[in-house]
Amino acid sequence: MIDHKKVRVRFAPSPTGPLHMGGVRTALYNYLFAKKHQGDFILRIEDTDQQRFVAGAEEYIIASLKWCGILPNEGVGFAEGPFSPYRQSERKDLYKTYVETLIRNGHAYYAFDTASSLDQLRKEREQQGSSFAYGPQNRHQLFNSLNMTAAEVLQRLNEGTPYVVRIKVPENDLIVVHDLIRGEVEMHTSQMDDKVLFKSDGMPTYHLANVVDDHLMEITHVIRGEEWLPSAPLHVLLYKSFGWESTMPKFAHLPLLLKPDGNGKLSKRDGDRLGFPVFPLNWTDPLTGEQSKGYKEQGYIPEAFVNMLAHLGWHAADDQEIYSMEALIEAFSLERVSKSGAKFDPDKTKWYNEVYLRSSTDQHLAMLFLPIVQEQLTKSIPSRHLCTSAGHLIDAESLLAYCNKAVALVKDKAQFINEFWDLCNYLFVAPITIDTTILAKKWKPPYETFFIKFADALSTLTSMEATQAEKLHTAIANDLALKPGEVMQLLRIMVSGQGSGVNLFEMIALLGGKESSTRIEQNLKKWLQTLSTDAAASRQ
RNA sequence: GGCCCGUUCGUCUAGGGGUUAGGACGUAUCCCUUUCACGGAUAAAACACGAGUUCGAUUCUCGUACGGGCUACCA
Repeated sequence: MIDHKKVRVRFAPSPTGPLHMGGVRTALYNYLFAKKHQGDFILRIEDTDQQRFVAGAEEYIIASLKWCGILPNEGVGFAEGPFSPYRQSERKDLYKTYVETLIRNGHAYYAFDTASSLDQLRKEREQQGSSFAYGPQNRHQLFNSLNMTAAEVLQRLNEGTPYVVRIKVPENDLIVVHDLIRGEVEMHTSQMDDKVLFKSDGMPTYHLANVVDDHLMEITHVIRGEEWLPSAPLHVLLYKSFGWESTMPKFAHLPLLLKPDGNGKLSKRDGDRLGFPVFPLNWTDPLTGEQSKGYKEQGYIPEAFVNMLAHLGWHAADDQEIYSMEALIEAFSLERVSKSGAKFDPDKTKWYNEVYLRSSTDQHLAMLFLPIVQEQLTKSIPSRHLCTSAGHLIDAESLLAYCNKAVALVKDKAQFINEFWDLCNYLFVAPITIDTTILAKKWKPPYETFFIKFADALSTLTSMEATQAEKLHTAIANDLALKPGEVMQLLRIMVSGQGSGVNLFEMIALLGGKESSTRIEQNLKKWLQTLSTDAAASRQ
């Protein structure tokens, strides 16, 4: 059977908290599949549980998808398409009419059992070492419309007795779910129970709302997490009961994301414990005030995050690891999604970011680095060379140009933009302390002359290339019968305070002759003072 | 417990009846190098186990073990 229908898929989270990275991956696979087949990708908010609703969660989901570049064609927070509304709480009345149809056709029934009576039954069965399931075996002994006359049912309904609606699972049938990833999954109806479809608060359960909406919104493929596989037969049964079998969507159940160590599903706790984000964006719980870190704020590049996520459970036939969103769309197929759960690897995630960082343009990185620099500069004593003569910080435009050059020097040394400042703050602010441990180890008296001469030569240069600084360095060293290499690390300390860092001569060129020579003179003086006081101390 | 799904290096995975079982992350060593990196090279590292089918099984079948999920008027 060839399907000519336009592909339409959906991501349907419930706003019960921040969107987990596993959820982002589900959204991503839906998005990739839709784009691959020139289809539509829909965001539907499944807010049928009033108890678990969390303020801000919906906005968080939308913002997360936007940051990742996973953009729905229709849905809450995006374009309102022809199937509006996309928030289930706003579709409340709809579900009731559908559930009534089911009751009329004998596929569902009213149940008046109280939650506590069912709890009691569960407890009793548990103590006996078995379990309780509301279904074909016992539904004729329970408090529901199957065991009442129509008049009795009507009376209770009119009296306002709280009720739920349950599906009436057939007693002897085999339900087959055709899963695009797992093949045929069979379940006998004797293993299923009469799940609640409609709650006493007037809201549908996930099962009902999901099937009704997917049908109404003309969804062709349901791509969701593996935790839904056990209830997939129930959903198939619902499609059958509604008479929608011919247009039933195809199913694909994605493998779960697992903890990096140990066993089990990846959870927020693991991130806290092992020190990596589990959420795309920072999140503060509105009730507890508890904070969770996000990939964005930790300095991850969204493309790297998406690339990593795509490979947690999917892989193309080749050995390629780096895929842009366009390349992912091109290469993606549900058939190549793996069946087994994937343990999340924080190290590989960092590596992905490193790769994307290195391939980013200096311009782009400078834009991201600029606000960090501005914040740091206002915190610390302004660096002389980044001030105007009046003592104000240089303007943002010039600072951006400077960042551009700085970024070019550090980007190969970092995995994250957040590390840039620690790695090269001496390019912006003169060092307060210098590494005297290395100086003490390598210092020889003749070096003093070298530094004086070098600083002197630099002070006259307004602008220079790195090669110029290097030639100058070599020439002066040679004049003093020194090997250029032996003073290099010491020179680095005189300029940056540290024994390691960005390319030495590029650094000097960027700082400029005047700033470099000033730093050398001051730090040399500081060092010589340290030497003499140490000498005085040891003489006593 | 019951039901469902799964199992290739430590991790993500490619492969698939006959292969030196491939790649990536991580790890180790070496090269490059003023430092730290980048880069380059090399190495160690896997088919859960037991039967069956077969000339031959990591690949197919069954079982066992192990792992995961579900088992709410949560999604």
